[in-house]
Amino acid sequence: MTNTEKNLLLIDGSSIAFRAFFALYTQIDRFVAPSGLHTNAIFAFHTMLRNVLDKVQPTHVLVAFDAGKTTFRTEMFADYKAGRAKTPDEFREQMPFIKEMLEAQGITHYDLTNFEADDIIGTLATQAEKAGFDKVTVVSGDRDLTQLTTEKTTVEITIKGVAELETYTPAYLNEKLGLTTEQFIDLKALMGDKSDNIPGVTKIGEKTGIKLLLEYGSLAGIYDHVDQMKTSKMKENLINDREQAFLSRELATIDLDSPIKIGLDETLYQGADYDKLKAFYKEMGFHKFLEDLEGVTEKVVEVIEFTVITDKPSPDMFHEDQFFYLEILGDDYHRDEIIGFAWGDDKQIYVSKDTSLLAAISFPKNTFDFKKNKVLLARQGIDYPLVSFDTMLAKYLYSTIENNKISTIADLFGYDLADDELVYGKGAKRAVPEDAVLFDHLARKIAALVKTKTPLVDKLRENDQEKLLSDIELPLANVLAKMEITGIKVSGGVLSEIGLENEQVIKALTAEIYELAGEPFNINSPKQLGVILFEKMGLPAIKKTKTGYSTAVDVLEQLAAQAPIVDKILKFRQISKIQSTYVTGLLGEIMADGKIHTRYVQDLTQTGRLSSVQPNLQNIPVRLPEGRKIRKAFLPENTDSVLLSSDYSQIELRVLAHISGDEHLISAFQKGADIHTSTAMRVFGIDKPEDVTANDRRNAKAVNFGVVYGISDFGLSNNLGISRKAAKTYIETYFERYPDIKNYMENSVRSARDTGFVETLYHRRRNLPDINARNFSVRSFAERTAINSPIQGSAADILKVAMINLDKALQAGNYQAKMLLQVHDEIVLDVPNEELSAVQALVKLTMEDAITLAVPLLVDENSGKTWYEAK
DNA sequence: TGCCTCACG
DNA sequence: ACGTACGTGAGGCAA
Repeated sequence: MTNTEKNLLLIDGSSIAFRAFFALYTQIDRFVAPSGLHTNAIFAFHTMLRNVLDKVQPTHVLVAFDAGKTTFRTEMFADYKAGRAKTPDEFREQMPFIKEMLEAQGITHYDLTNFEADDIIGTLATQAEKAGFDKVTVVSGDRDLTQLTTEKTTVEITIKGVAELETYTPAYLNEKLGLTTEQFIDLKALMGDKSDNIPGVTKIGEKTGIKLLLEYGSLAGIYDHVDQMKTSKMKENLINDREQAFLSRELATIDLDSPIKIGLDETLYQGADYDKLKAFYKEMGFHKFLEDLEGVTEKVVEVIEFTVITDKPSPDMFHEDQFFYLEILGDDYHRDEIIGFAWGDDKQIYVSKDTSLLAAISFPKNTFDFKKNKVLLARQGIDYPLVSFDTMLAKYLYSTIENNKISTIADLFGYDLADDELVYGKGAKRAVPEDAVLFDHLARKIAALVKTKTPLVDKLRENDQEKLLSDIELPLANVLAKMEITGIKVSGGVLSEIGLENEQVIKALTAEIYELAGEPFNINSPKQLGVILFEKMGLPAIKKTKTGYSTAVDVLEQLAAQAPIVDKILKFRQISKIQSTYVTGLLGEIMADGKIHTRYVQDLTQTGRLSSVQPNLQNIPVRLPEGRKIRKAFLPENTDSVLLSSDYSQIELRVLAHISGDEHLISAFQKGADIHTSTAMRVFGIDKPEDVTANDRRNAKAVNFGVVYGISDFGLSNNLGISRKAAKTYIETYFERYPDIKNYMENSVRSARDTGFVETLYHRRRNLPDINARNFSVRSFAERTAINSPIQGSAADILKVAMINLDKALQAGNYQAKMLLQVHDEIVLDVPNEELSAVQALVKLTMEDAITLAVPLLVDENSGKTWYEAK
């Protein structure tokens, strides 16, 4: 029979964490994780934990935490723990990570509403003794817990930080104070406790308290005899504070029978989860621990066995739980060729570079970057049906801070994988390596994907993001793949025509500018332009950049009245921009099929929006007529179809109305009011909409934008060209009239401070490591982000849901109409003429019903023979 | 490669 | 006092 001794270790997590924080407080700036999080308390807590685990060798462990500010003790005595200094932000931000560390260590932690960690510990210690445990060890930074010492229960109290412990047994307590554990509680009742704000009896401290207890046995004994005591100030105090003394006793007594919902068997210590622990150490920047750990655990990604397939693979080589991955050298999967592929699990990995074998693949359900793989396979004429897991998307949902390369993800979870740059080279030197190197790298990628899936899935589950992956990002990837493959027809002829006109204009403007400047120079060079305007011509330099004079639009616009050259330069800039980015740029992206196939980057933005690259089709000009003409080149596939553009009206403000619950904003949207006019009326105290001037509305619109962005007086004043003081007044009035918007903003920031992140309606997260930064501007930025991200992100989520639903609805209705583009709050479709009225209704309905909010969603639609006409 | 500028939501 | 509006991509310049 093996040793069956049961040995329980109970740790007072809240008190130890607090001690740990101050133990390394002087070195706080040395303990910073890569994310910016302070780690001094985490580090010291970890050290203490390792020491104690080593010393006690427990079979069961539990770390108890205080649940919150109010407990049953505050019900008894409102001032319990009152007057305590607010815990520093640098400390609070570490608490969730201490818990994460415990989870990685395989240690249960627990808290209970209305009770303190002491009570959980006392209750479990009592239960353990009754259940026949051989030994219980309690660790705390609070000497009050010594009242739990019994023959079987030892209490360890930290001294000097958290490195050394003082061991309390009944014998030691007796030796040290001459008291029993019962008497120790009475002592506290007499003395009180400054840190917990327990009053005790006036003027009685440790010495007098002990003397009295030794003489009368107990608190009750003292009061039984108080009348017989000879007259003294102390006697008077005892009598006066009698009630207070007994209340103090109750407050100081640990509850040994608190209603915990955790059993002793749940405290069983199973040892650390090395994968989690490695990922945790990495996240915290605990390099030394990481090295120690890697000494004892294998680096699985290092040792790879794989089979190179040269013949048609057989069906028994596939099953759903494997990962599949296709490799290209760059990012451009619309043009680059497949250089190899691999699939497998933790037992067997297959690799090949023979693309003719792809037709025989039966696809596993896991991959990395489904959209890319789907597009690459579509180019081979192969359909890749939707998978159930995509590591790239999962990682993006878990954290947007790092990039989502396989090597980065491997690294994040403690595995080592060579970066693509290292294997394939970069820039001009990038090339397909020799087979052995390529196959090895591909096999390692599969191994890394297999290894990191479980911890990633765990993270998503912890963060309540499983549905966000399975119901939004994954199906969206499928929809986006189809849109990218479809592409949009762009007329090179129309672009070239615009280009020729632009060249004439640019030529004429260039001549006029040289004439006015008195010399030729490169107008596109801000540096040369600065010299001409601010040195040669002596115009006032309003703004500076890091490298010299600013020549940005807002600066030039202020100078326009002073020199005719300025307007010419502005016009030159405008047309040059159109020419280089939109005429030349887009012409270079039209592929052999006469279409542009953009790539939607699904794993990049901090808020959950998509981005569009190569080319960017989300910033095609629309505001100014000269640029807007570019849209005449964007065409439907056939002459008998049109482009339909459907966009949400004010989706971000509607989301804000919903999230904040502000009754005024909600009712304005419910009434279908013009929202900026309505804001103007409320903020400027105007009774009738017709009395709102264009200027009032413009100002109100700027305020509404500001609110969504995380308003500041400076930003608003800049935007509106008014004084900071005036902007401040606007904001103050706005907050008075929309109090729930103010509450939303404050709550967002507060919650970000407590948890380190904010989230959207669909649990998309943005971590904000800078929210407690000491640097004002760094912290302010994080605060504005805390306000903006849930709004922008929820709006992005909603359009994603709409796109997924629309894709389904179009299929179900057997329509030929196809989604082509997404521009943040807009979807562009190619619709055959005969389907137009039905599809137009379907798109509107689908978008407006994507989610039910406290306000209606409204979609505006336009169609035409070009994108220009569909606006 | 970093900076400036400017296109979009 | 601090020094900002939120989120992107691309072209041209200057090192």
